[in-house]
Amino acid sequence: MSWTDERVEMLKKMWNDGKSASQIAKELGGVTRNAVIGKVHRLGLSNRSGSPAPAAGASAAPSTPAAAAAPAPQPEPAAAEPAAPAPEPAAAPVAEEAAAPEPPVSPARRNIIPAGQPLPPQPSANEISPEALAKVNEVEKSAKKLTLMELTERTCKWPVGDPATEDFWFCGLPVQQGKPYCEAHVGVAFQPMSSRRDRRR
DNA sequence: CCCTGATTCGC
DNA sequence: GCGAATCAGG
Repeated sequence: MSWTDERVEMLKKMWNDGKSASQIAKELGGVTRNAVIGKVHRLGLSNRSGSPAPAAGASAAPSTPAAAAAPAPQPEPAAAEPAAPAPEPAAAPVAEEAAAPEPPVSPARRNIIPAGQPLPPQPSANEISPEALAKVNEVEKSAKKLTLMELTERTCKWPVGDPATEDFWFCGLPVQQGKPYCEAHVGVAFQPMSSRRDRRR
């Protein structure tokens, strides 16, 4: 397959849409993610230009310039040194904790997370088939316990625990084809409407 | 191990 | 121009 105008347009669209190279490759078909990345670079749109302005202190670290080609005579006297004061807009909710002897829940965290009304579906209170629940309880013991960042298309995204505490993680077991959850959690996530009918408010 | 994008370089 | 191989990282 070759990069027809049509395909290039799709590529541009999806790339600026935030799709990953592998996703794009999959949807375009006939190309690998390497091909997509290569094309993206050749097109000069490696920088996903658009609206979302990435945070300053993000992952812009070169780290691999290796080449001794110390370039750029610096035509632009301005905006050259990224070494800003780095005021760190909003401190990351998760970071340090080493010096915390025994406080169960950091007070800071309490402020950051405004108590969730919209807590994700918990297997706790509901009318789910007992067997399915048992299954889930079993599975949760062998869960991968992934963080949000570690989730992929193939990891079960079932949340466990309270997001406001340290005791929160995602199942992370292999998902059931197509579904966002593993087999066990699919069982409690997708119930037939029959079993959830009379929940008279 | 799964994934991400970046770069190199023979074709 | 193309993209596999490789790299660097999460």
